[in-house]
Amino acid sequence: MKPYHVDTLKHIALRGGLKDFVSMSSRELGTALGVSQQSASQRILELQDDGLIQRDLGSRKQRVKIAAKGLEALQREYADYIRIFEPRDRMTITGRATSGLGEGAFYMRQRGYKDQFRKKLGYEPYEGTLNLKVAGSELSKLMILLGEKGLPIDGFEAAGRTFGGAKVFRAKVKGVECAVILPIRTHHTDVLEVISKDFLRGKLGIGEGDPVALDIEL
Amino acid sequence: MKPYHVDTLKHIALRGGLKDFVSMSSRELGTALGVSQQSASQRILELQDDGLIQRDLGSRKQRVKIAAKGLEALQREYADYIRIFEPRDRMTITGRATSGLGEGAFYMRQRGYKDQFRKKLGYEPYEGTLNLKVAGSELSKLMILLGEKGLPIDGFEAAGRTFGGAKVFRAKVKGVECAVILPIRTHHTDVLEVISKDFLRGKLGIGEGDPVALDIEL
DNA sequence: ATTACTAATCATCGAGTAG
DNA sequence: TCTACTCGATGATTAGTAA
Repeated sequence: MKPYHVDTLKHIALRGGLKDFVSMSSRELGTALGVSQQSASQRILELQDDGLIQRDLGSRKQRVKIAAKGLEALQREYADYIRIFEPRDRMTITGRATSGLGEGAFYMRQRGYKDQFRKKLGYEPYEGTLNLKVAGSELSKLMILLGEKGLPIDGFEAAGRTFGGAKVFRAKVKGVECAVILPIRTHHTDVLEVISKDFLRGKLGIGEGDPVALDIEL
Repeated sequence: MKPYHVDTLKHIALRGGLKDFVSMSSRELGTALGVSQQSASQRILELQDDGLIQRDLGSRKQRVKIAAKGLEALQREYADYIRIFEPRDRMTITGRATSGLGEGAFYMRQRGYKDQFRKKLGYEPYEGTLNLKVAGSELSKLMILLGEKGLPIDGFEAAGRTFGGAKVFRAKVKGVECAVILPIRTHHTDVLEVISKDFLRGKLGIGEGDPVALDIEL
């Protein structure tokens, strides 16, 4: 992604392009960005090609809307500024419990991970994860998490395949000690994986779709 | 200011460059920004020349710190993202009453302004302004105000000089109707000028240095 | 190991203009 | 009016290298 694309997205967002298609001529955008109509036109084309915006090119004015990928880029940027201007040592993220595909459990069974968890967290987690789907304004907070260091979990090789690195953050759900684990090579995700010594769903009586507030230590 | 300078400032801020000098080699910065050491070096020089950062170039690693002008640029950017992700129709800014130089009163006496105020606000303001000095985290909110449209006040010419355009926002102090006026050609400022039908300082018993909370309508 | 100069490369921009 | 092409000018980046 080109460096100035975030800036372009920002201006579209300021005009309401997050919620809906907004009418925005290349000249308008160019003026707002301090560039020519031609450059603005090209930027819009590039944003579209990169899947950052959707475009509705009518016969008159084009209309643009920020796509999911573009929203994510903006949230990332916003998260950086929150980290700069509102530094905190704890943060609460709320999500809804969602049943994973059992992938979490597979990873948690790997010795390469288990050993590191015992060393960094002081316990070997239950072989299964509580997945929390994060939505709406809570996503900005997730972006903050992505930008933080956390406790590093190294990647390794086993059984002929490679297991990527990750980072964990100590956290609490309803007073119970747990941790969030995030892959380093993070594709766009809106799901938090929570691990704990115990089987959280059972211990806390969390059902599918229940809202869960996670108090995370940064 | 070059477009990529904000991004460079952001990375310095993320490393703590807002509070103190932080050790930051051009290679480190380059890696963080995804550019070469040479480019990072040049960017730092440009930021310094533009007065956006201070630099302490020791014999080994240089140390950088974000200057007032750089902080302002970051706050402006942050304000944009707040407007995008936390839209509000009202906002409270707190400042401390400060005695202006009587400049406010001079401008308020101009017919060109008075007539417009009567038309847009419904009253002719008292010939004098309550100045509020804004500091700390409240400055980010001021930046939000700078980005908003407000009610436009046109510039004009009178007595052989030109009076610049401005924008006003309806507001309330302690329940009393008032308005904030901001020049369009805004130099870096941390002072809000509040106008009202009445002599606010007297009516509300506001003394020099008193904290005043302003509830602004966006 | 630094920072930063110069020169060559490459990306970006906008004027002109077509559709 | 609008979008968006080509292409020459401008500006940014990097490799090489000095200090």
